[in-house]
Amino acid sequence: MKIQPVKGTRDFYPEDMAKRNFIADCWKQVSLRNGFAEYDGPIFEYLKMYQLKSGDEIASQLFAFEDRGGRDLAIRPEITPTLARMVNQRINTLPKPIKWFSTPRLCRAERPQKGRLREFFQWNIDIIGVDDCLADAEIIFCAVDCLQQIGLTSKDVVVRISSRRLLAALLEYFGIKKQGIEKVYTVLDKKSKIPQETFEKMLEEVISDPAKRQKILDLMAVESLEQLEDFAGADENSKAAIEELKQLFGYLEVMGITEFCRFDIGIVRGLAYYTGIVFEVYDISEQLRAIGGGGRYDNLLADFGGPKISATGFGMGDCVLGIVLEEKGLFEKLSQQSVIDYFVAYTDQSLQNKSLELVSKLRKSGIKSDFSYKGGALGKQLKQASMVNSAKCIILGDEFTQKKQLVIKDMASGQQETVEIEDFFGRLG
RNA sequence: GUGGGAGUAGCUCAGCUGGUUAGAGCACUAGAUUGUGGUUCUAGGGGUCGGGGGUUCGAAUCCCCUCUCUCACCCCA
Repeated sequence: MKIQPVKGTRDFYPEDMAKRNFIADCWKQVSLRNGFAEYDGPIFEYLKMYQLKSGDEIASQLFAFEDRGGRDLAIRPEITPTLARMVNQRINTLPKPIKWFSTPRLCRAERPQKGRLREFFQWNIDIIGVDDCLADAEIIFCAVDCLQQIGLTSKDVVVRISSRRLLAALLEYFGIKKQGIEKVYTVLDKKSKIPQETFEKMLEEVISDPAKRQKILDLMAVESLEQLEDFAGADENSKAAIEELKQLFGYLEVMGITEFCRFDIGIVRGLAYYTGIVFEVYDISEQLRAIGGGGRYDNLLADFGGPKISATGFGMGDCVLGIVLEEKGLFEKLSQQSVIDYFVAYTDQSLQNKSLELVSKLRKSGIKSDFSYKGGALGKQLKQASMVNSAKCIILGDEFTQKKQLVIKDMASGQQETVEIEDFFGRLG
């Protein structure tokens, strides 16, 4: 009976694990240097925690199950509810602002496609307790910091930024009814993916008034913050939202990352809990789904039974990012990296114990080293050393038997030197 | 949930107007090579041709069903 891997899951062979760790290490390193502290929660929670703020469609895409005690549970599809739960539990004792990050493994029972699997990793960073859009700027900075650290430039990726608050204010100002606004969001969110003609048709289905429709079409053509002012007129809410965006871009400029950032009124982000600044990271070709996204969600903690405290955050999965890194060849250096520092070869079977002793010493000193079980021809052992990507090879031969000398061969250059064994260990110390 | 594409060796694929024992490259193992690796040469292992049924003297090849993977739509927390 041949067992297949489950749909939408991945096996991480060593070469895949190296890539996964490359990404995970970057996430962690960048988070820490940006002042975020790591947290994690359980991989399953009560089902109702995820149903609370999600529609039926999203609830149907959960891996849900009943435990032996009859509890309805679900494997986590995101970690934000857990974050809200954890923060709420200690809200009175946690020093503000709270800057936390996590890199959870998540599961969603969606149909897999390019850049979307059923099990994946997602980097999350959140700042809780800061109203100022400086926090949003810092989140964006941290996201860009990560992209740069991993090897991507402003020629590869772009952060498209908008504001839910702005969109809500302008739509209301245009006279769009509150109850119809969600439907409009859904249409606007698709704009960049579909032809203009299709977009106009879809808009027609949600807004019957041609004048209002035209206003929205004009608004969606806006490419800079300056152009927005004309739309806002004297509306205070809209003007305030524009001011906030201007302030945000001011911060981004001071932080030195404007080359990565672009205002884009078309960024809406699903029907999620976003209330203010929203943004998404895209591969410049725009052939892929978003690499990551985030924004401000000021009601989340309150929705999960806590106080009304503002929050802003960002999430990035490993699937799309992995595709981008593969396309740009940024994983290539991983296969060239040495896994082993010293491979110890021996020219005579009688020296096997010596090589074992030497390897043990090296390992105790924290040096990655290995040797051949089989021994045999030196050529075989050198071949083995190459196969395991060893940086250097120590050869135990007549030099050792007669003069206690080690031959050290650099595998990249092929050059070798002969050193006294004491000098070798002295050099390591 | 809806629609397209594809399943032949570990991987990429050829073979498909039915016809001996199903092939190539890469990868793997061994040898050439018991003191010098990545190259080269030689040999070897590895397949219920996704599965089931049908047509036929004969099916990887034709027909039906089914499973799996993949891409897109829906959705995207």
